[in-house]
Parts: sequence; C-alpha cells; structure tokens
Amino acid sequence: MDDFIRRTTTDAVYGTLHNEIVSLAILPGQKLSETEVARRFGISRQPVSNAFSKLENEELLLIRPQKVTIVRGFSMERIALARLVRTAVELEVVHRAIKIWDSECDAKLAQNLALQETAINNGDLSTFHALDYDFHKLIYVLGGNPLAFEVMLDCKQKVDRLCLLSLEKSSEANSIFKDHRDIAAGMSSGNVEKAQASVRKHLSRLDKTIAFIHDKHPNYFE
Amino acid sequence: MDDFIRRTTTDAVYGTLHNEIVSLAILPGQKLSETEVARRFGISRQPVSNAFSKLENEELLLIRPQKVTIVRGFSMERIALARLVRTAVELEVVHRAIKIWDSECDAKLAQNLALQETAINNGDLSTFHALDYDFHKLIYVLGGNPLAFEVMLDCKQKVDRLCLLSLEKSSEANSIFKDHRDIAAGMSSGNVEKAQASVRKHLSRLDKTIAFIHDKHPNYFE
DNA sequence: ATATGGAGACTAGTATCCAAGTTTTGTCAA
DNA sequence: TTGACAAAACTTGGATACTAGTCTCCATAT
Repeated sequence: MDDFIRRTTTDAVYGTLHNEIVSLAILPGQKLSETEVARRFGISRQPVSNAFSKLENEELLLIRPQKVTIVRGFSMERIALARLVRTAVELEVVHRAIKIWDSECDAKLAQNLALQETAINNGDLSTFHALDYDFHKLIYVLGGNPLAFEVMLDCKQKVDRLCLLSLEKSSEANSIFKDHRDIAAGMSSGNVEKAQASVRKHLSRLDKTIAFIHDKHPNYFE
Repeated sequence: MDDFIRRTTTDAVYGTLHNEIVSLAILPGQKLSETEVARRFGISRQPVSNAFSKLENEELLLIRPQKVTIVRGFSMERIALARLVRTAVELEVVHRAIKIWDSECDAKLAQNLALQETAINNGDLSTFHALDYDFHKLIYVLGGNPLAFEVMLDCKQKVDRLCLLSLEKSSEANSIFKDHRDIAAGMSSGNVEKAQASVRKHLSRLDKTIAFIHDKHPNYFE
C-alpha cells in the first residue's frame, strides 16, 4: 500500500554531489564535467546531467551550454537575501507562535534549554548543536508551522556553507545559549516585540563572521 | 562581450509548460506523458524529461519512476506556507525600508498611487494591476532589497495560480487601493508597527477567497 | 616577440535505443 | 456475471551515439 520511493541513480548522484558542495569538499570555482563524474560513479552521463540540473536550480552549479560546468561561489547579495528571508520567516513564526503559546510550550523549551546547559558544561559541542537545531524547530512545531522550518533550513544551509570557511564556532556556544534563553523568555512573556528582538539579536550574530570571511576569502565570491 | 544565452530546447519546453500549468490551461491531476509532449513539440524525449524535472522542482509536477507524471494540485498546507513566507518577507522588507525612508521615497509612492486612482476611475483594471505590481516592487527597491522581490513573487505565483479559480477580482480594486494608501501612509509616518499592520491587513484579504475556492473546488486539492 | 589561424580535445544538448516497472486490457474459467 | 491471470501497451530511467559549440595549444606569419 505504501508508495515505495525507489532511489534512482539521479538521486544518488545528486545527494553525493550536494553533500560535497555544501561541505566545501568541492570548492567554489572548481570544474565539474558530466563525463568525468559519470566515470567516477561508473554510470552513464544521463543521470549525472539530471543531477547537475537539480544542483543548478539550487544555485550551487553554473551550467552554460557547451561550456564547462563550475561550482558556484558565494555572493554577498545572495547571502544577504538568504539571511533576510530566514530572519523574516523566523520573526513571523514567532509572531504566530506566541498567540497560541502556553505553559506546556514553555516546559518543552525549558527542557531543551536544560540539556543545552548540560552539553555546554560537558564541552559536548556536537550535542549542543543538535539541541540548537531542536530548539529552533520546537518553536516552529509548537507554533503550528512545521513546514516553515524547511524553508528556514534552506536559507540557513546557504549561509552555513559560507560559514564553514571560518573555524571559530566553538567559543560562541555560551553566547548562543544565552540568546536561546532570551528567546524562550520572550516567548513565555507573551511580548511579541521582546521575543522578536531576541531573535534579531541572535540572527545578527553572524554579521561579523560573514564580513570577516568576505575579507579573508574574496576568491570564493562571485 | 555579453554572455549570449542560447535558448535550449529544454528551456523552450519548460517555458511553455510552465505557462500552461500556472495559467491553469493544464489542470491539476492531468496526466503528462514525456512521449506525448515530445511528439507535440516535434522533438525527442530527452529535453522534455529535463523540462519535467525542472517543473517537479517547483512542485508543479509529480514524477514517480515508471508511473505516469501528473500535474500537481494545490494543498492548503503549501498555500498557507507560501502566504506565510510572503507575509514574512514583506513585513521584514518594510521593517528595513522604513529605516532609510525619506521624502523622495514618499514622492515616488505618491506618484504611483495617483496613477492607480486614475486607472480605477477609468475602469482600466489591467493598468491598475500593473501599478499594483509596481507599488509593491517600489517598496523593495527603495528599501534596498530588490532581490527579495523575486522571492516574494515566487510565493505570490503559487497563490495566484490558485486564485485563478475564482473570477471575482474586479470589485476588489477599490479596497486594494485603499490598502495601498494605508501602507504608503504607514511608511511615511515612520511607524513600523503601523506600516506592518497595513501590510498584514492587505495580505489577509485573500483569506476568504482561498477558503471559498477550497470549498468550491476540493477536487483540485491534494 | 606578438598576433593569427587551425587542429584537436574538450564541453553540454539532443536523439535514439533498451531496460524495468506499472497499468490497462482481454481472455478464459468458475 | 465475476474472478484470476497473462499479455500487451503503456510509463519513466539509463546507456550510447552523435551534433555543435568552446577552449587550449602550437605552428606559422607578421
């Protein structure tokens, strides 16, 4: 009865390349030949071409007829746009969530925050980042807009790819945790402006990092 | 020197099908066979397949391996999501625009509004709709976020395709015009909350229309 | 030394063929 | 009439051949 989702060759190639690009295993500007990738996977060019097409739709590749395909770099305009959309969505989700917020929501957020604190005290950053993810997702889900979380992730991913170029995320955990506590307090208070201000502050934390990366790695920008 | 953009067969097929789908010339649920479309255009299946793939990425088609491809219908969840994102972006753009808003911006909006009034008095709805488009775009451009306008258009398009099922847009022009005046006044006042409230009211105008369509055409929903 | 032109090695786009899975159809039997 | 079941007629996915445009490099001419 269940619709089986057969994993096509195209999907497999797409997934692999997508990971390699967003993880910067393949750097911006690098050439990607359909033939070469096909050889690497031991398949024909067709599924590779389809996968390329999907990656182009995400602005990860630049395909021009009869010219070599290259991995797209960053642009400050597109990064700024992704951040604008993420901020906008996050603020609106908070706006809507706060209208139906109750003590049960508070409790779930508090539970997550407690785990965050434990993770920080243990120096367990990977757990902390997972909890960070869950914290934001909770606000979407509890607020009744789980689908919007996916939109936000799309935006976040574009910025994250850029921020991989900076290797100084470790010391920030404490500040992030404090932001989260502010956001939770804002939600709990029922004060939209207060909650949104906390979100804005949290999201603007990347301003300096991005400017720094832009200065340090201009060659990765278009 | 200019990069010539050669129009591929894939692009042509994509463009034609895209228009037909969003204009509801091809209705949700209709089957689309690669072979059949290829015959219709007098080309091979390959570019049709590529075009299908692009349309699937926009959630306009549903492609399953070895099964017939069909035009996707609407879902209230996706419509609600598109409206949420549009609202969010529009509010955030207003938030940012109002910080750099000056009398020159006021003047440009006022000029557009004057033309809107003329168009309404002349009963020239197509001109009015073009001015409606320009009005919203002005806020993005003057506010320094022209790229965000494209994001908003993507969202709007999804809702517009649905609203084509309702044929009662004519009498609304006056209300829309008044909304625009409110928004312009809000921008001019420098009061973010006031401007945003006007935008919210403007965008929520579709609530009834969409509920009505959902009731009247349940077969077009997934 | 520099500019020009051409050969050859690339590139992606398209057409065509085959494979593999799904749906429809028709036949035969209970 | 109704059911089972097999065969035929679909569907998309992938492999391969070929076309046409682009880039690189080297020889030749200025």
